[in-house]
Amino acid sequence: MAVCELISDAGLDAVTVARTARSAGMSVGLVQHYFRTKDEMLLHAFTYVSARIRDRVDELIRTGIRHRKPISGLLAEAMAQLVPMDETRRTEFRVTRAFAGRSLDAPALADVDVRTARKLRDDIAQAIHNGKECGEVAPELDPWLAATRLAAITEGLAMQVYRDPGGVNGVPAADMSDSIIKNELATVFTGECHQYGRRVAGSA
Amino acid sequence: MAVCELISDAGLDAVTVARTARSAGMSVGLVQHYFRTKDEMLLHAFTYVSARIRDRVDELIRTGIRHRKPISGLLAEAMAQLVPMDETRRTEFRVTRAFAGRSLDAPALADVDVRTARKLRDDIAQAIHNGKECGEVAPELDPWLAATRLAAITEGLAMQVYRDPGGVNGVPAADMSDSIIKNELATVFTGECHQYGRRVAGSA
DNA sequence: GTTTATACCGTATGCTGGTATGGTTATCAA
DNA sequence: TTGATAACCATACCAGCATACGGTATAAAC
Repeated sequence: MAVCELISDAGLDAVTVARTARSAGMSVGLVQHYFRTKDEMLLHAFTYVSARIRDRVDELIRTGIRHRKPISGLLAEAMAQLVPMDETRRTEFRVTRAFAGRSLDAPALADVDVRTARKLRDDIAQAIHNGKECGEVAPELDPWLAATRLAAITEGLAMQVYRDPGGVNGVPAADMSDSIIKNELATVFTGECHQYGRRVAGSA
Repeated sequence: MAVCELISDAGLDAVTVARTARSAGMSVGLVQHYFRTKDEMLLHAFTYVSARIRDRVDELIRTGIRHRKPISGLLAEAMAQLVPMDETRRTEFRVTRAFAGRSLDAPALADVDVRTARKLRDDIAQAIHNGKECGEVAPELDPWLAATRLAAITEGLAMQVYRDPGGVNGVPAADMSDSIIKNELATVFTGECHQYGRRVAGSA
C-alpha cells in the first residue's frame, strides 16, 4: 500500500487523499471509488499492515515448527520481528505507532490495535502452554502472567530500540535487544523439550 | 494546562487554537499572545506533562529515600507511576501517547520524547549502580542492560494495562502489573541493603 | 501626561483538504 | 444494440483552521 510509505516518511498528518492518490499513481476519484471516506482508507491501511506483520511472524513460526526448533527459540525470533532493528521493521514500526497514536480517539482504529495486541499475547500464552506439555516450561508457571510480561517486554523494547538505534554505552541496540529477549525467555522456558509435533501458537 | 484535558478526551487532532482557547476560557488572540504558533503551544504542553510526571516520580523517590526505603521498593513505586492504573495516570498516558505518535515526524516533539525516556532509563541505571554500592545488586550485573530492560517493561506494561484495564483471565491488570514489576526487579535486586544514605536517582 | 509594555479581544484572510458531482471509457451480459 | 456495472478522472464546493491584523484597556515608568 502506498499509504504506508507516505505515513512512514511523512507522518500520518501528511496523509491526504490527494497526496495518497498521487503517491499511488492514480486520481483522487479512484481512491474515492475504493474508499468511501478517508477514515475508511486509513482503517484499511492499518488492518493491512497489522495483518502483514502477523503473517510474517506466523510464517516464521510455521517453518520453525517444521524444522523442530524449540519453542523458546521460535518465540525469540517472533518477538524480534516486532523490534525495529532493520529498515523494514523500522518502517513498520513507524506506521503502527502512528496509528496507535490516533487510536486513542478513533474507536475503529483502537479496535484493530487491541485486537492485534491481544492476539499476540494470547499466542504467547498458547506457546507457553505448549511448552508445558513438552517439558520446556515448569507446570506451575502462570501462562497469562508470563505472556503479558513477554508481550510487554517486546513492545517496550521496540520503543527503546527505536529511540536509540545505536544502543547504549557502545553496545548496539540490536545486541541488547537480543540478549534481553533471550534472558527474559530463559526465565519462562527453563527445561528441555522432550516431545515434538505440537502447535506453538494458535495461528489460525 | 487546558490543552491536556482537550487532548485526553478528544484527541490531538481535535486540538485547534480556537477550541483550546475556549476550553481555557480565553480568546484566540490571547493564546497567540503567549504562543507565537500552534506548534509552539503543543511543544510546551508536551514538555509540561512530561515534566509533571517526572516531578511526581522524583518527589516519590526523594521522600522514599528520606524514609530509608530499599532501592528496589522505590523503583517499584516509580515504575508503577507510569502505568495507567487510575484515572489520573490514564489521562497522562493518553496525552503522552498522543504526542508520542506525532513525535514520529515532529523533531521538536521527538526530542522531548527521547529526552524523557533517556532520563528515565539513565536514572534506573543510576539506581542499579547505587544498589551495587549498598549490596542490593550483584556487582557483576550490567547496569545498562538491566536498566533498558526495566524501562522497556515499564513502557510495555503501560500499554498492556491501558488496552486491558480489566486484566486477563479475571486477574485485574493492576495486580498483574505489580507482580510483574516486582518479579522483574527481583532479578536485579537480589541482595539486602546494608548501607544507607546514598542518592537513588540523579534527580537533579 | 505621555510613553511603553503587557494583557486581552474579535475578525478577516488565505489556504488546505474532504467530499460531491458529473462526467468518460470499457467490459460484459441480455 | 442496449443496458448495466465498474474502473477511472477532473474539478467544484465548502468548511475548518492557523495566522495576521488592528484594535482596547490597564498600569507602571519617566
